[in-house]
Amino acid sequence: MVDKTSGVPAFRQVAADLRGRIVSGEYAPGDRLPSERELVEHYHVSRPTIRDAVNLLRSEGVVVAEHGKGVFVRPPNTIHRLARSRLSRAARAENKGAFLADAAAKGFTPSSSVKVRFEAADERVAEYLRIEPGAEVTVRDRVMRANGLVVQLAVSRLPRELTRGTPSEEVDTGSGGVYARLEEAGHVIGHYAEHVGARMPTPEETSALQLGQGTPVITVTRVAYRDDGTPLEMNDMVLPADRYELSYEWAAE
Amino acid sequence: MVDKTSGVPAFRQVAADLRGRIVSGEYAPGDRLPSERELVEHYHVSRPTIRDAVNLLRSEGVVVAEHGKGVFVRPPNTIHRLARSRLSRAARAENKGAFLADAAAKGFTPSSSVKVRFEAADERVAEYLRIEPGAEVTVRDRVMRANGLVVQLAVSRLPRELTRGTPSEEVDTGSGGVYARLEEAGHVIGHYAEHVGARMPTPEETSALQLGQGTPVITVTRVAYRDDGTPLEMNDMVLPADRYELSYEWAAE
DNA sequence: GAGTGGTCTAGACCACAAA
DNA sequence: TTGTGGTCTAGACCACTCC
Repeated sequence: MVDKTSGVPAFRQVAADLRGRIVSGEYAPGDRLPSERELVEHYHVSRPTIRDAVNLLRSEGVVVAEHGKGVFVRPPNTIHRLARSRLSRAARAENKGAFLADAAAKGFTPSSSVKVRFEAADERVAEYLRIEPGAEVTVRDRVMRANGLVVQLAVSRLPRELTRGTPSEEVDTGSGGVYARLEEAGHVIGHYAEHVGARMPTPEETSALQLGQGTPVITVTRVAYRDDGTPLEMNDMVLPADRYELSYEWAAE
Repeated sequence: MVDKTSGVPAFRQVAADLRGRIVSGEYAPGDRLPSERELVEHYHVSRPTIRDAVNLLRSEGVVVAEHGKGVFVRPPNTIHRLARSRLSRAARAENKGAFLADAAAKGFTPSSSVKVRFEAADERVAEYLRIEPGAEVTVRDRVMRANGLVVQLAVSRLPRELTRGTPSEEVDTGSGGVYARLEEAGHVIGHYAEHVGARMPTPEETSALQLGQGTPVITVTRVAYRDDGTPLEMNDMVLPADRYELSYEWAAE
């Protein structure tokens, strides 16, 4: 089953064979693969070599291992589609922040916990918010859950001047969230920008988001600007890539 | 150096220690880590355990291994920022497609190779283009390079009826690309949509894009719609996540 | 208790890079 | 030639799951 003369490492040959059986449907999503000991028998290689092969498939996100149970073909995830319309004033008027509005539309039971703190702006924050490095910013650290599962992390930062003495410094900002409070204070939001990237999660993110091996995170930095172009808020979001898709639309020209 | 009573696996403790030394700056970007044999000495664990630790850091994209040379702290990459303005008619008028316009603005020497073929629409394609599954589509398969390096893969699909007998079925579509040809044929583009996700690369993508271990890819499916709402083209793009950031902007409301 | 994956050892030999 | 990472073996014991 493994060609030792081909120059291709044995564990890669085993991984390629298993991958082929998965894409061909021989092992369907949710199916259990043969146990590592059975694969040792089948391919006539040692167990560490089998484990190298399985680990490769895990790092590709093709399979997931469950201790004491087996290795399973990763089932496709429910994809949350986030469209930019989630930021409309209409949604805010219905007493929902961006996340709650999205979840409610999908039949999820959303919840979120917030911590508020104050810190000095580092270089990156200063650049996005166009303030001096070291200036005080209000930081709202949020963990968002759907049906109890953590699905999103978000860190929102605003210049402290904009929030002092307002509900934006409280855990509960009230109906419509921070954006609604900003507009009440006369800071009318003119436009948004989102900067989207992806990377592998840190160990903290892996445990917080309960990510399987081989799952990247999507990073979104959203900046809200006042109608005169002044940055009001920046929001660093981290989303599990296997559960989210972002959609953007715009008119030609 | 490793606490065997803590319950935390040795290779994770080693990885955490090395990761800490990297974020603290003790090992700076580009620096070589001690060799695996040296780490064996230092941590008093076996070489496979050291390799497990290093492999964890590789899968996190923190370090890259170079055969025969050593393991190095991954240096930060040049980030290409793609803004939606890359699709403006103004750019097309200057004889540039989306990719070439972007690269030229950055001082890169861009090149791209294209293969054209025709195939039957699968379910996903049919849904995006709102055509019957099995209907014939023109497929333009592109590999884009900057300074010789592959930086982007793109597969563009259009209903065959829109391209029959036009330069869109040729390798060279002429000035302004496929979008310009569509508009000349009376298909004025009304709006665009982009659907953004991320995942781990397939082995083929890893070699084509020369991705290091622990580098995800960003996937973008762009759909161009005619002013009456009919889908004209869909474009599946695959970008190395360590070299790209996407930006979107829109007015509030 | 039996079966599963998770961790770890102490070697061996190979392929690649640089002096 | 020496040192590097890459592959592979043949075990061992542990932790978790399920019967």
